[in-house]
Amino acid sequence: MHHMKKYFTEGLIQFTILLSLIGVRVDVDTYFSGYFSPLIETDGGPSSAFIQTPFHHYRDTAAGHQVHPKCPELDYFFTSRRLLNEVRALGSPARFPTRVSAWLVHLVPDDGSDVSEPHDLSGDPDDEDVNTENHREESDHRTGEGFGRSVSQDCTVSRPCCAAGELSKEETLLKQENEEEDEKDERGQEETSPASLNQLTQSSALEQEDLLGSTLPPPLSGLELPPQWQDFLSEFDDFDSMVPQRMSDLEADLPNPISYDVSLQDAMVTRGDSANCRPASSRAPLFRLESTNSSHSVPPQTSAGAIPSSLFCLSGNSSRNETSPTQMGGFLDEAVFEHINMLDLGNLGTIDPQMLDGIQSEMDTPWLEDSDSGLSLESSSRSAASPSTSSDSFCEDEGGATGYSSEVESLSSKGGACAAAYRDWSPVNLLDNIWHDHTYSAPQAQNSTSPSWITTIKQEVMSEDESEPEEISRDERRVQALGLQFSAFQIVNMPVENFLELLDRQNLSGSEVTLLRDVRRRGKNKLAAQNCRKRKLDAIMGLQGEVDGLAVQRDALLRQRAHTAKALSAAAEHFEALSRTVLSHIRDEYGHPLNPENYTLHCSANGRVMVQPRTNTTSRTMTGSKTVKRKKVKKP
DNA sequence: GGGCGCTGTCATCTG
DNA sequence: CTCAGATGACAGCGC
Repeated sequence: MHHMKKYFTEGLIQFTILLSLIGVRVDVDTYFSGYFSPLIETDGGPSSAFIQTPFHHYRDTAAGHQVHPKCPELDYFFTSRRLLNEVRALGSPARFPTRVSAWLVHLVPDDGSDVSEPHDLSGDPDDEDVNTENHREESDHRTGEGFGRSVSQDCTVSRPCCAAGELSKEETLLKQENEEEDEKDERGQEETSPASLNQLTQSSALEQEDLLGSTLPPPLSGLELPPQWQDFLSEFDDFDSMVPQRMSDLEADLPNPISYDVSLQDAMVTRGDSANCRPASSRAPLFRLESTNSSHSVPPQTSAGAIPSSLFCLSGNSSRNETSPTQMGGFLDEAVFEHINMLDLGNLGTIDPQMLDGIQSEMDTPWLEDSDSGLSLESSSRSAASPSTSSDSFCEDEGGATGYSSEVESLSSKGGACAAAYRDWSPVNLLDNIWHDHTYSAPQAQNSTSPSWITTIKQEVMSEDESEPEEISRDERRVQALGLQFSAFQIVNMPVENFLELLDRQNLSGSEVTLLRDVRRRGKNKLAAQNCRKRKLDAIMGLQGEVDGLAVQRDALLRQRAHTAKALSAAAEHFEALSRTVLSHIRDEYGHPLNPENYTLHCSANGRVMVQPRTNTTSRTMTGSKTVKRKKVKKP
C-alpha cells in the first residue's frame, strides 16, 4: 500500500511537472479541495457561467459569497471554495503552498527507504552530487509548478555562492526538519513547519545560485594567454563574481521583499480586513504579469553582465529565473512613476472605511429587508418619510414610469383569477428557470430551495407590511392593488414566459400591463444598478490595491536602481584600475610601457581583449596567442 | 440652504 | 424583435 501510494504520488508529480512545463497552471489548491479538476481553472479567465463583468471576483472574497452565479450548479463549488478560504484565513500563515511543498519534498524521493530520507540530504561530501541532483529536482519542481515560493529576503541575503560547509549545514538542518516532518506525516498531520520549508527553499536557492555560478562560461576560455593576461582575466572573474555579490548584498537592504506564490495566489484571498487582504490579492496580478513560468535556461552572460537574477525577485515564481542583461534596461523609467504620481490616485486612499464596511454589510443584508419596491438590498431611510407612502400617492414622483390611474386599485378583485392562471408556475419552476440573477444578495433568498420559497417571501413581505406598512414600496402597493397574488419581487423574478402568460391571461388593461412591465423593469433595473455600483466600488478598491502594489514595486525598483548604479560605478572603477595595471605591463615595440592615460582595455563580445587608445585612433587587438601582437602606438 | 452620499429610475446600448 | 443586463445621467431624499 505504501508503495502504491508512492508510485501514485510520483506519477502525479510527474504529470504535474509536465503540465507546468507546457504552460498549464496547475491549481493544486483547487485540486486539493477535491471538487473540480485543477485543470478547470487553468484559464483563469471569467467563466461562461458568470456574467461578463468581474462578478466572479467576488467569489473568492468574503463579500462575494453571496454573488449568484448563472449556473446554480456551481454553488457547491464556490461555497466549498469560500469555506476553504475562510478556514485558511483563520490566521495560520501556513497555507497550501507550504503544505504542498512539504508534500513534494517528502514524498518524491524514495529508494526503498522512507521518503525524503534525510540521509540523502546529509552533508556527506561523497553524496554531494546526489544532493545536488535532489536539490535540482526540488528546485525544478517548485519552479516548474509555479511553486516558486519566491525566495524571500532571508533566503537570498548575501549568499552568492554557497560553500560546501554551509550547504552541509543547511542540509543537516533540513534533515532534522525532514525527520520532524516525517513524524508529522505519519501522524497524519498536514501541518508543516514554515521554518523547515524556509530551509528547504533556502537550500534550494543556494543550490541554484551555486549551479548558476558553476555554469557560467569563462569569459575567455580556450585562449592561451600570457601570465599577465591570465591574471587580468582572473581579475575579471573576480569582477564577475563581484557584481552579483554586491547585488545580493544590496538585496538585503530591501525592507519589504515581495514574496508570494503566483500559481496559488487565489488561495491567498482572505476574508480578513481589507488592509490585510487587499495587498495580497491585488499584488498578485501585478506580478503575475512579470512571471514567465518557463525559463530555466542559463541566460547569456557577458563579461560585464552577471546582473544577478536575484534583483528581480519581485517577479513571483520567476524570481529564480535569470533575467537577461538587456532587461536591466527595463527598469521602469522614473517618468513612468512620475506619470503615475500625476494620476493622483492617492486620493483613492481616502475612501471612507465606513463606506467599505457599509458595502460589506450591504452584501450581508437580506434581499427583502426593505426597499422602495420591496426589492432593495438596503434599508431605505427614505421610505418612512417618503411622501409617496401616503395611500393616495400612486402617481406622484413617478416620472414617466406609469401613466396609470386609480383604476388599478379597482382590480383587486381579480386575485382569484390570477391564482388560477398561475397555478402552473410553482416555486420549483422559478428556481429552475432563474439562471440570470446576477445580483449580489439575492442568493440568500433564492438559495433557500425549500418548496415554500415563495410562501416564505410572501410571509416576510406580509409581516413587514403589517408591522411597518409605511415601508411598502410603491410598486409593491400597485401590484397588491391589482389583486395579483404575486409580489413585486416575484413578478420581477419570475421567468419571462410566466410573466407574459400573466399579462395575457389576466385581461388586464393597457395601463395595467404597462404597470406590471414597469414594475418588472424597475425591479430588475434596481438590482442592476445596485450591482453596478458595487462593481464600481470594487473596481475602485481593486485599483487602490494596484496603486499600493505599484508604489511598493516602485520603491523597490528605485532602490535597486540606485544600488545597481552604485555597483556599476564601483565595477567601472575596478576595471579602470585593472586596465592601468595591465597597461603598465605592456610594452610597445620599443620596449616602452604604454601610458595608461592614453590607452584603455576593451573586452569585446567575442572574447578579444583589445588595447584601444582613448582617442579615436586605430585599435589593436591582442588575441590569445603567446606572442601578443603589438602595434606601434602613435603617441599623440 | 447648499453639499454630499445613497438610492431609485430612466434612457440607451449591448449581447 | 424581445429580453435581460450594464451603465451613465438625473432626481429625490436624508443627513
